[in-house]
Amino acid sequence: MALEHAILVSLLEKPGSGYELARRFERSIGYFWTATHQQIYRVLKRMESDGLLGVREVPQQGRPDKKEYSVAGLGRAALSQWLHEPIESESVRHDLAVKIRGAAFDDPSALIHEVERHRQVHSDRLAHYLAGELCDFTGPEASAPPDAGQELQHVVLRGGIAYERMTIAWLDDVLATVHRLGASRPRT
Amino acid sequence: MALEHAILVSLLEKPGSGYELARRFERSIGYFWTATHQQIYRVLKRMESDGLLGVREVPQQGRPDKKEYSVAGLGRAALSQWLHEPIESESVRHDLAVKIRGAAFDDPSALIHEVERHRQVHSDRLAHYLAGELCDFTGPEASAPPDAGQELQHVVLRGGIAYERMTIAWLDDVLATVHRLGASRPRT
DNA sequence: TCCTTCTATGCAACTCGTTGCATAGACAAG
DNA sequence: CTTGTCTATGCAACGAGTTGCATAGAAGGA
Repeated sequence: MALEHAILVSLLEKPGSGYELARRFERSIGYFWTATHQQIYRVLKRMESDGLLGVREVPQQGRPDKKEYSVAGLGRAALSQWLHEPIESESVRHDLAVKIRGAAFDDPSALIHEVERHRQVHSDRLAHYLAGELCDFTGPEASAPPDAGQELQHVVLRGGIAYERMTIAWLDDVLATVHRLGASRPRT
Repeated sequence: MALEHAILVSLLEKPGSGYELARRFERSIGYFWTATHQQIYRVLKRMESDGLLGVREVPQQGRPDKKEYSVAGLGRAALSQWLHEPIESESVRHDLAVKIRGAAFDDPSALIHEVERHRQVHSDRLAHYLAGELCDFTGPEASAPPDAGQELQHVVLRGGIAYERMTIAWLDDVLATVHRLGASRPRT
Protein backbone atom coordinates (compact mmCIF):
# COMPACT_ATOMS: atom_id res chain seq x y z
CA MET A 1 0.00 0.00 0.00
CA ALA A 2 1.73 3.13 -1.19
CA LEU A 3 -1.07 5.63 -0.63
CA GLU A 4 0.36 6.21 2.84
CA HIS A 5 3.74 6.90 1.33
CA ALA A 6 2.36 9.18 -1.34
CA ILE A 7 0.69 11.14 1.45
CA LEU A 8 3.92 11.27 3.43
CA VAL A 9 5.82 12.63 0.44
CA SER A 10 3.14 15.19 -0.28
CA LEU A 11 3.01 16.35 3.33
CA LEU A 12 6.79 16.59 3.46
CA GLU A 13 6.70 18.77 0.38
CA LYS A 14 4.10 20.89 2.17
CA PRO A 15 1.84 20.23 5.17
CA GLY A 16 -1.87 20.49 4.55
CA SER A 17 -5.37 19.29 5.33
CA GLY A 18 -7.19 16.28 3.93
CA TYR A 19 -9.04 18.55 1.58
CA GLU A 20 -5.86 20.13 0.28
CA LEU A 21 -4.33 16.71 -0.20
CA ALA A 22 -7.36 15.64 -2.19
CA ARG A 23 -6.85 18.66 -4.44
CA ARG A 24 -3.20 17.82 -4.91
CA PHE A 25 -4.22 14.31 -5.85
CA GLU A 26 -6.28 15.84 -8.63
CA ARG A 27 -3.24 17.66 -9.92
CA SER A 28 0.49 17.24 -9.57
CA ILE A 29 0.51 14.03 -7.59
CA GLY A 30 -2.58 12.87 -9.39
CA TYR A 31 -0.50 12.53 -12.55
CA PHE A 32 0.83 9.28 -11.16
CA TRP A 33 -1.46 8.45 -8.28
CA THR A 34 -5.21 8.76 -7.82
CA ALA A 35 -7.13 8.89 -4.57
CA THR A 36 -10.53 10.12 -3.51
CA HIS A 37 -11.11 12.29 -0.47
CA GLN A 38 -12.67 9.34 1.34
CA GLN A 39 -9.55 7.27 1.10
CA ILE A 40 -7.43 10.21 2.12
CA TYR A 41 -9.46 11.09 5.21
CA ARG A 42 -9.57 7.48 6.30
CA VAL A 43 -5.86 6.95 5.85
CA LEU A 44 -4.95 10.29 7.47
CA LYS A 45 -6.92 9.30 10.54
CA ARG A 46 -5.19 5.96 10.77
CA MET A 47 -1.76 7.44 10.18
CA GLU A 48 -2.35 10.03 12.84
CA SER A 49 -3.46 7.44 15.39
CA ASP A 50 -0.37 5.42 14.46
CA GLY A 51 1.79 8.42 15.28
CA LEU A 52 3.06 8.94 11.73
CA LEU A 53 1.48 12.36 11.47
CA GLY A 54 0.86 15.34 13.71
CA VAL A 55 -2.34 17.40 13.51
CA ARG A 56 -2.98 21.04 14.17
CA GLU A 57 -6.44 22.60 14.22
CA VAL A 58 -6.33 25.73 12.10
CA PRO A 59 -9.27 28.11 12.51
CA GLN A 60 -10.12 30.00 9.35
CA GLN A 61 -12.27 32.95 8.46
CA GLY A 62 -15.07 32.65 5.97
CA ARG A 63 -14.65 28.92 5.70
CA PRO A 64 -14.67 25.86 7.95
CA ASP A 65 -11.75 25.16 10.23
CA LYS A 66 -9.29 22.66 8.92
CA LYS A 67 -6.94 20.09 10.36
CA GLU A 68 -3.47 20.64 9.07
CA TYR A 69 -1.43 17.47 9.05
CA SER A 70 2.35 17.32 9.05
CA VAL A 71 4.81 14.45 9.09
CA ALA A 72 6.07 13.33 12.50
CA GLY A 73 9.41 11.65 13.16
CA LEU A 74 7.83 8.24 13.00
CA GLY A 75 6.30 9.04 9.64
CA ARG A 76 9.59 10.19 8.24
CA ALA A 77 11.21 6.98 9.46
CA ALA A 78 8.43 4.90 7.89
CA LEU A 79 8.93 6.67 4.57
CA SER A 80 12.67 6.20 4.74
CA GLN A 81 12.22 2.50 5.40
CA TRP A 82 9.85 2.14 2.47
CA LEU A 83 12.28 3.99 0.20
CA HIS A 84 14.90 1.38 1.05
CA GLU A 85 12.63 -1.57 0.28
CA PRO A 86 12.24 -2.85 -3.25
CA ILE A 87 8.77 -2.49 -4.74
CA GLU A 88 7.11 -4.58 -7.36
CA SER A 89 4.08 -4.67 -9.51
CA GLU A 90 2.96 -1.57 -11.39
CA SER A 91 -0.04 -3.79 -11.91
CA VAL A 92 -1.30 -3.06 -15.38
CA ARG A 93 -4.95 -2.49 -16.18
CA HIS A 94 -5.42 -1.45 -19.77
CA ASP A 95 -9.10 -1.51 -20.55
CA LEU A 96 -8.39 -0.13 -23.98
CA ALA A 97 -6.14 -3.06 -24.89
CA VAL A 98 -8.92 -5.43 -23.87
CA LYS A 99 -11.26 -3.51 -26.12
CA ILE A 100 -8.86 -3.63 -29.02
CA ARG A 101 -8.54 -7.37 -28.82
CA GLY A 102 -12.28 -7.62 -28.32
CA ALA A 103 -12.86 -5.69 -31.54
CA ALA A 104 -11.89 -8.83 -33.46
CA PHE A 105 -15.29 -10.18 -32.42
CA ASP A 106 -17.32 -7.09 -33.10
CA ASP A 107 -17.91 -4.13 -35.34
CA PRO A 108 -14.64 -2.14 -35.38
CA SER A 109 -16.26 1.24 -36.03
CA ALA A 110 -17.12 1.61 -32.34
CA LEU A 111 -13.47 0.99 -31.56
CA ILE A 112 -12.40 3.77 -33.89
CA HIS A 113 -14.50 6.34 -32.07
CA GLU A 114 -13.26 5.15 -28.73
CA VAL A 115 -9.62 5.29 -29.79
CA GLU A 116 -10.06 8.78 -31.21
CA ARG A 117 -11.65 9.91 -27.98
CA HIS A 118 -8.74 8.53 -25.96
CA ARG A 119 -6.29 10.16 -28.31
CA GLN A 120 -7.94 13.48 -27.59
CA VAL A 121 -7.74 12.91 -23.83
CA HIS A 122 -4.05 12.08 -23.98
CA SER A 123 -3.38 14.96 -26.31
CA ASP A 124 -5.05 17.37 -23.88
CA ARG A 125 -3.15 15.89 -20.98
CA LEU A 126 0.12 16.29 -22.85
CA ALA A 127 -0.66 19.95 -23.50
CA HIS A 128 -1.47 20.35 -19.82
CA TYR A 129 1.82 18.78 -18.75
CA LEU A 130 3.80 20.89 -21.18
CA ALA A 131 2.13 24.03 -19.90
CA GLY A 132 2.95 22.99 -16.33
CA GLU A 133 6.54 22.32 -17.30
CA LEU A 134 6.91 25.74 -18.88
CA CYS A 135 5.38 27.37 -15.85
CA ASP A 136 7.14 25.47 -13.08
CA PHE A 137 10.50 24.49 -14.47
CA THR A 138 11.64 27.04 -16.99
CA GLY A 139 10.64 30.26 -15.25
CA PRO A 140 13.59 31.18 -12.99
CA GLU A 141 16.00 28.96 -14.89
CA ALA A 142 19.15 31.05 -14.68
CA SER A 143 18.29 32.67 -11.38
CA ALA A 144 18.27 30.10 -8.58
CA PRO A 145 20.01 26.74 -8.86
CA PRO A 146 17.07 24.33 -8.80
CA ASP A 147 16.93 22.28 -5.62
CA ALA A 148 16.83 18.50 -5.54
CA GLY A 149 13.09 18.35 -4.89
CA GLN A 150 12.35 20.44 -7.97
CA GLU A 151 14.67 18.44 -10.18
CA LEU A 152 13.01 15.23 -9.05
CA GLN A 153 9.54 16.61 -9.60
CA HIS A 154 10.65 17.68 -13.05
CA VAL A 155 11.95 14.26 -14.00
CA VAL A 156 8.66 12.70 -12.88
CA LEU A 157 6.81 15.20 -15.05
CA ARG A 158 9.10 14.40 -17.97
CA GLY A 159 8.04 10.78 -17.47
CA GLY A 160 4.41 11.80 -17.77
CA ILE A 161 5.19 13.75 -20.93
CA ALA A 162 7.05 10.82 -22.47
CA TYR A 163 4.15 8.53 -21.56
CA GLU A 164 1.58 10.74 -23.23
CA ARG A 165 3.68 11.16 -26.38
CA MET A 166 4.22 7.42 -26.61
CA THR A 167 0.53 6.74 -26.04
CA ILE A 168 -0.56 9.19 -28.72
CA ALA A 169 1.81 7.63 -31.25
CA TRP A 170 0.53 4.18 -30.34
CA LEU A 171 -3.11 5.21 -30.67
CA ASP A 172 -2.26 6.51 -34.15
CA ASP A 173 -0.79 3.10 -34.89
CA VAL A 174 -4.00 1.47 -33.63
CA LEU A 175 -6.14 3.71 -35.82
CA ALA A 176 -4.02 3.02 -38.89
CA THR A 177 -4.22 -0.71 -38.21
CA VAL A 178 -7.99 -0.71 -37.77
CA HIS A 179 -8.49 1.35 -40.89
CA ARG A 180 -6.26 -0.96 -42.86
CA LEU A 181 -8.29 -3.96 -41.67
CA GLY A 182 -11.54 -2.25 -42.54
CA ALA A 183 -10.29 -1.39 -46.02
CA SER A 184 -8.82 -4.75 -46.91
CA ARG A 185 -11.45 -6.94 -45.32
CA PRO A 186 -14.82 -5.23 -45.61
CA ARG A 187 -16.76 -8.29 -44.56
CA THR A 188 -16.59 -9.66 -41.00
CA MET B 1 -14.99 -3.81 -13.87
CA ALA B 2 -13.33 -5.05 -17.00
CA LEU B 3 -12.01 -8.36 -15.71
CA GLU B 4 -15.23 -9.93 -16.91
CA HIS B 5 -14.65 -8.49 -20.34
CA ALA B 6 -11.02 -9.52 -20.44
CA ILE B 7 -12.20 -13.06 -19.66
CA LEU B 8 -14.85 -12.89 -22.36
CA VAL B 9 -12.27 -11.81 -24.94
CA SER B 10 -9.85 -14.48 -23.86
CA LEU B 11 -12.50 -17.20 -23.97
CA LEU B 12 -13.65 -16.03 -27.39
CA GLU B 13 -10.08 -16.30 -28.62
CA LYS B 14 -10.02 -19.81 -27.15
CA PRO B 15 -12.22 -21.61 -24.59
CA GLY B 16 -10.47 -22.91 -21.50
CA SER B 17 -10.57 -23.64 -17.79
CA GLY B 18 -9.98 -21.26 -14.92
CA TYR B 19 -6.50 -22.63 -14.56
CA GLU B 20 -5.72 -22.06 -18.22
CA LEU B 21 -7.07 -18.53 -18.01
CA ALA B 22 -4.86 -17.86 -15.03
CA ARG B 23 -1.87 -18.99 -17.09
CA ARG B 24 -2.87 -16.73 -19.95
CA PHE B 25 -3.13 -13.86 -17.50
CA GLU B 26 0.49 -14.50 -16.65
CA ARG B 27 1.42 -14.20 -20.31
CA SER B 28 -0.15 -12.62 -23.36
CA ILE B 29 -3.16 -11.04 -21.72
CA GLY B 30 -1.10 -10.40 -18.60
CA TYR B 31 0.89 -7.85 -20.56
CA PHE B 32 -1.96 -5.46 -20.03
CA TRP B 33 -4.13 -7.04 -17.38
CA THR B 34 -3.29 -8.91 -14.20
CA ALA B 35 -5.51 -11.30 -12.27
CA THR B 36 -4.93 -14.06 -9.76
CA HIS B 37 -6.55 -17.45 -10.00
CA GLN B 38 -8.81 -16.56 -7.06
CA GLN B 39 -10.34 -13.65 -8.86
CA ILE B 40 -10.73 -15.66 -12.00
CA TYR B 41 -12.47 -18.61 -10.36
CA ARG B 42 -14.79 -16.31 -8.47
CA VAL B 43 -15.71 -14.29 -11.53
CA LEU B 44 -16.07 -17.36 -13.74
CA LYS B 45 -18.56 -18.81 -11.28
CA ARG B 46 -20.58 -15.63 -11.20
CA MET B 47 -20.50 -15.24 -14.97
CA GLU B 48 -21.65 -18.79 -15.44
CA SER B 49 -24.55 -18.39 -13.02
CA ASP B 50 -25.46 -15.18 -14.87
CA GLY B 51 -25.62 -17.14 -18.10
CA LEU B 52 -22.71 -15.37 -19.78
CA LEU B 53 -20.69 -18.56 -20.04
CA GLY B 54 -21.25 -22.23 -20.67
CA VAL B 55 -19.35 -24.95 -18.84
CA ARG B 56 -18.30 -28.40 -19.94
CA GLU B 57 -16.73 -30.94 -17.61
CA VAL B 58 -13.68 -32.36 -19.35
CA PRO B 59 -12.25 -35.54 -17.84
CA GLN B 60 -8.52 -35.85 -18.26
CA GLN B 61 -5.94 -38.55 -17.83
CA GLY B 62 -3.05 -38.19 -15.42
CA ARG B 63 -4.41 -34.92 -14.08
CA PRO B 64 -7.55 -33.60 -12.43
CA ASP B 65 -10.67 -33.02 -14.47
CA LYS B 66 -11.24 -29.48 -15.58
CA LYS B 67 -14.19 -27.27 -16.33
CA GLU B 68 -13.89 -25.78 -19.76
CA TYR B 69 -15.70 -22.50 -20.09
CA SER B 70 -16.88 -20.96 -23.31
CA VAL B 71 -18.78 -17.80 -24.14
CA ALA B 72 -22.56 -18.09 -24.41
CA GLY B 73 -24.79 -15.84 -26.49
CA LEU B 74 -25.51 -13.64 -23.51
CA GLY B 75 -21.80 -13.23 -22.86
CA ARG B 76 -21.14 -12.22 -26.39
CA ALA B 77 -23.93 -9.68 -26.20
CA ALA B 78 -22.54 -8.31 -22.93
CA LEU B 79 -19.11 -7.92 -24.48
CA SER B 80 -20.56 -6.23 -27.52
CA GLN B 81 -22.45 -3.80 -25.32
CA TRP B 82 -19.32 -2.98 -23.34
CA LEU B 83 -17.37 -2.42 -26.55
CA HIS B 84 -19.91 0.21 -27.53
CA GLU B 85 -19.71 2.05 -24.22
CA PRO B 86 -17.03 4.62 -23.56
CA ILE B 87 -14.56 3.76 -20.83
CA GLU B 88 -12.62 6.05 -18.59
CA SER B 89 -9.88 6.06 -16.05
CA GLU B 90 -6.74 4.06 -16.68
CA SER B 91 -6.26 4.92 -13.01
CA VAL B 92 -2.56 5.47 -12.53
CA ARG B 93 -0.56 3.98 -9.68
CA HIS B 94 3.10 4.67 -10.10
CA ASP B 95 4.88 3.64 -6.92
CA LEU B 96 8.19 4.46 -8.49
CA ALA B 97 7.21 8.06 -9.13
CA VAL B 98 6.26 8.38 -5.46
CA LYS B 99 9.67 7.02 -4.54
CA ILE B 100 11.43 9.43 -6.85
CA ARG B 101 9.75 12.42 -5.31
CA GLY B 102 10.33 10.91 -1.88
CA ALA B 103 14.06 10.68 -2.58
CA ALA B 104 14.26 14.44 -2.07
CA PHE B 105 13.87 13.69 1.63
CA ASP B 106 16.22 10.77 1.85
CA ASP B 107 19.50 9.30 0.73
CA PRO B 108 19.30 9.03 -3.07
CA SER B 109 21.62 6.05 -3.35
CA ALA B 110 18.79 3.67 -2.44
CA LEU B 111 16.79 5.21 -5.26
CA ILE B 112 19.57 4.55 -7.73
CA HIS B 113 19.59 0.85 -6.98
CA GLU B 114 15.85 0.66 -7.21
CA VAL B 115 15.74 2.48 -10.53
CA GLU B 116 18.47 0.26 -11.95
CA ARG B 117 16.54 -2.79 -10.85
CA HIS B 118 13.39 -1.54 -12.55
CA ARG B 119 15.35 -0.71 -15.66
CA GLN B 120 16.50 -4.31 -15.78
CA VAL B 121 12.96 -5.61 -15.37
CA HIS B 122 11.67 -3.45 -18.21
CA SER B 123 14.63 -4.33 -20.36
CA ASP B 124 13.93 -8.03 -19.86
CA ARG B 125 10.28 -7.52 -20.58
CA LEU B 126 11.11 -5.66 -23.78
CA ALA B 127 13.33 -8.52 -24.91
CA HIS B 128 10.52 -10.93 -24.11
CA TYR B 129 8.01 -8.93 -26.13
CA LEU B 130 10.37 -8.64 -29.08
CA ALA B 131 10.96 -12.36 -29.03
CA GLY B 132 7.21 -12.93 -28.94
CA GLU B 133 6.73 -10.57 -31.84
CA LEU B 134 9.34 -12.35 -33.94
CA CYS B 135 7.78 -15.69 -33.14
CA ASP B 136 4.09 -14.85 -33.53
CA PHE B 137 3.93 -12.09 -36.10
CA THR B 138 6.77 -12.44 -38.55
CA GLY B 139 6.82 -16.18 -39.08
CA PRO B 140 4.37 -16.86 -41.93
CA GLU B 141 4.43 -13.28 -43.11
CA ALA B 142 4.11 -13.78 -46.83
CA SER B 143 2.11 -16.97 -46.62
CA ALA B 144 -1.32 -16.33 -45.12
CA PRO B 145 -2.95 -12.92 -45.00
CA PRO B 146 -3.05 -12.20 -41.27
CA ASP B 147 -6.57 -12.19 -39.88
CA ALA B 148 -8.06 -9.29 -37.95
CA GLY B 149 -7.56 -10.94 -34.58
CA GLN B 150 -3.86 -11.37 -35.21
CA GLU B 151 -3.41 -7.85 -36.46
CA LEU B 152 -5.14 -6.49 -33.37
CA GLN B 153 -3.08 -8.65 -31.05
CA HIS B 154 -0.01 -7.40 -32.84
CA VAL B 155 -0.90 -3.75 -32.40
CA VAL B 156 -1.49 -4.34 -28.70
CA LEU B 157 1.91 -5.97 -28.46
CA ARG B 158 3.46 -3.04 -30.30
CA GLY B 159 1.92 -0.86 -27.60
CA GLY B 160 3.68 -2.93 -24.96
CA ILE B 161 6.97 -2.62 -26.83
CA ALA B 162 6.59 1.14 -27.16
CA TYR B 163 5.76 1.36 -23.47
CA GLU B 164 8.85 -0.56 -22.41
CA ARG B 165 11.11 1.45 -24.69
CA MET B 166 9.71 4.71 -23.38
CA THR B 167 10.04 3.53 -19.79
CA ILE B 168 13.67 2.47 -20.24
CA ALA B 169 14.54 5.83 -21.76
CA TRP B 170 12.79 7.60 -18.91
CA LEU B 171 14.56 5.53 -16.26
CA ASP B 172 17.86 6.52 -17.90
CA ASP B 173 16.74 10.11 -17.60
CA VAL B 174 15.96 9.53 -13.91
CA LEU B 175 19.37 8.00 -13.32
CA ALA B 176 21.14 10.83 -15.07
CA THR B 177 19.18 13.36 -13.04
CA VAL B 178 19.91 11.68 -9.72
CA HIS B 179 23.61 11.37 -10.56
CA ARG B 180 23.74 15.01 -11.54
CA LEU B 181 22.17 15.98 -8.23
CA GLY B 182 24.56 13.80 -6.28
CA ALA B 183 27.54 15.30 -8.11
CA SER B 184 26.57 18.93 -7.84
CA ARG B 185 25.12 18.89 -4.35
CA PRO B 186 27.01 16.36 -2.24
CA ARG B 187 25.49 17.55 1.04
CA THR B 188 21.83 16.96 1.85
C1' DT C 1 -34.78 34.52 -3.03
C1' DC C 2 -33.21 30.44 -4.42
C1' DC C 3 -29.72 27.68 -6.56
C1' DT C 4 -25.30 26.42 -7.14
C1' DT C 5 -20.49 26.18 -5.99
C1' DC C 6 -16.59 26.00 -2.86
C1' DT C 7 -14.35 24.68 1.42
C1' DA C 8 -14.07 21.01 4.79
C1' DT C 9 -15.06 16.66 7.05
C1' DG C 10 -17.06 12.32 7.64
C1' DC C 11 -20.24 7.65 7.87
C1' DA C 12 -22.01 3.41 5.80
C1' DA C 13 -22.27 0.04 2.45
C1' DC C 14 -20.44 -2.11 -1.15
C1' DT C 15 -17.29 -4.20 -4.64
C1' DC C 16 -12.71 -5.40 -6.02
C1' DG C 17 -8.39 -7.55 -5.27
C1' DT C 18 -4.90 -9.98 -2.45
C1' DT C 19 -3.11 -13.46 0.76
C1' DG C 20 -3.09 -17.53 3.20
C1' DC C 21 -4.59 -21.87 3.38
C1' DA C 22 -6.62 -26.52 1.89
C1' DT C 23 -7.44 -30.51 -1.08
C1' DA C 24 -5.88 -34.07 -4.20
C1' DG C 25 -3.93 -37.08 -7.68
C1' DA C 26 0.27 -37.64 -10.84
C1' DC C 27 4.95 -37.52 -11.58
C1' DA C 28 9.98 -36.82 -10.99
C1' DA C 29 14.19 -36.28 -8.25
C1' DG C 30 16.92 -37.23 -4.33
C1' DC D 1 10.24 -43.04 0.71
C1' DT D 2 9.79 -38.55 1.06
C1' DT D 3 9.88 -34.19 -0.79
C1' DG D 4 8.74 -31.11 -4.21
C1' DT D 5 6.38 -29.55 -8.39
C1' DC D 6 2.48 -29.37 -11.63
C1' DT D 7 -2.41 -29.46 -12.69
C1' DA D 8 -6.89 -28.05 -10.95
C1' DT D 9 -10.25 -26.04 -7.86
C1' DG D 10 -11.87 -23.62 -4.03
C1' DC D 11 -12.94 -21.15 0.95
C1' DA D 12 -12.29 -17.45 4.32
C1' DA D 13 -10.59 -13.23 5.80
C1' DC D 14 -8.76 -9.03 5.05
C1' DG D 15 -7.47 -4.67 2.95
C1' DA D 16 -8.02 -1.34 -0.75
C1' DG D 17 -10.97 1.53 -3.38
C1' DT D 18 -15.59 3.38 -4.90
C1' DT D 19 -20.20 5.37 -4.41
C1' DG D 20 -23.81 7.52 -2.21
C1' DC D 21 -25.09 10.35 1.16
C1' DA D 22 -24.88 13.99 4.97
C1' DT D 23 -23.53 18.27 7.27
C1' DA D 24 -22.59 23.19 7.25
C1' DG D 25 -21.24 27.98 6.62
C1' DA D 26 -19.87 31.45 2.97
C1' DA D 27 -20.05 33.49 -1.52
C1' DG D 28 -21.91 34.57 -5.99
C1' DG D 29 -25.15 34.60 -9.74
C1' DA D 30 -30.10 34.08 -11.88
